[in-house]
Amino acid sequence: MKKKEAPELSTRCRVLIQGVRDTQDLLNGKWKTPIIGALYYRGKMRFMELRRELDGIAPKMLSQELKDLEMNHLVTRTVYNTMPVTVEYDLTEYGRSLNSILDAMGEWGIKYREQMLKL
Amino acid sequence: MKKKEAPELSTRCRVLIQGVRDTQDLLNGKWKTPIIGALYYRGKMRFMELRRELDGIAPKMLSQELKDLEMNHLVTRTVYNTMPVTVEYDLTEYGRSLNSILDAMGEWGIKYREQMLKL
DNA sequence: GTAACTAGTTACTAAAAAGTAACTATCAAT
DNA sequence: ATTGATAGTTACTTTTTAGTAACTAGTTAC
Repeated sequence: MKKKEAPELSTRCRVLIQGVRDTQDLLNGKWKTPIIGALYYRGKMRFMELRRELDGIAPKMLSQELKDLEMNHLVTRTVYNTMPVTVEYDLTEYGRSLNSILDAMGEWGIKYREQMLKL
Repeated sequence: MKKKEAPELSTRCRVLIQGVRDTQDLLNGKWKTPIIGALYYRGKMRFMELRRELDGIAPKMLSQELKDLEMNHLVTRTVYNTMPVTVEYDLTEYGRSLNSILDAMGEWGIKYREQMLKL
């Protein structure tokens, strides 16, 4: 008996799914999105400002996540030669270009939550 | 000396960031996006079809992730009273409505990867 | 009766992510 | 000299996530 096979996943689809994975990897972890969000909505911030903004984050985590974001070219770190030193973090062009995705995810999540509360 | 304070994050922004977190939570883990992708691009599939499609997934993980997606109303599970039993998984309306987000993430990820290779 | 297919489950292990607490170095003010 | 701020680091523990391997229960084919 012949089976009705589902069509194979096209290369295009595989590439798209890989793109999704890449994007997710950049944003993974508990703190990356809130960090990017804070920088997006409030503009460049210093380490301690971010710490205060992101309620409950340990300095270790903040430092680690910022390094990660910097390595992935989503955030820049600028040291100013003031006394005491000032370190400012800001989004790069890439980081800023995530906004449409984050907006879409945010809107979807809000709608989803509303729907779930209705059930 | 007065400090120039960054403006506070508006409630709207906080809600959006929460929405992003909600959406991320639904999609978190290594396998959720590939599962949704497979169901989106190939249509409803059986357990073993999914296993074969998602290279390397252990039955435990597949079962766990499908349960998770089902609990979150993104996927339906239908048992057909055939011999032997057939179990089909499909996306719900909600699951399908993720496609615009996944597309956006996919496209962004593809562009990002291209740019990174140029550096 | 034994091998194989379906759709899973169970117990255990390994690896990754996150959190805790204490600490460093530099400077400034009291 | 002590307190307090900035911007982190280090060692250690806990928690979460993922993977391995073996197993179950029902059915079919040989």
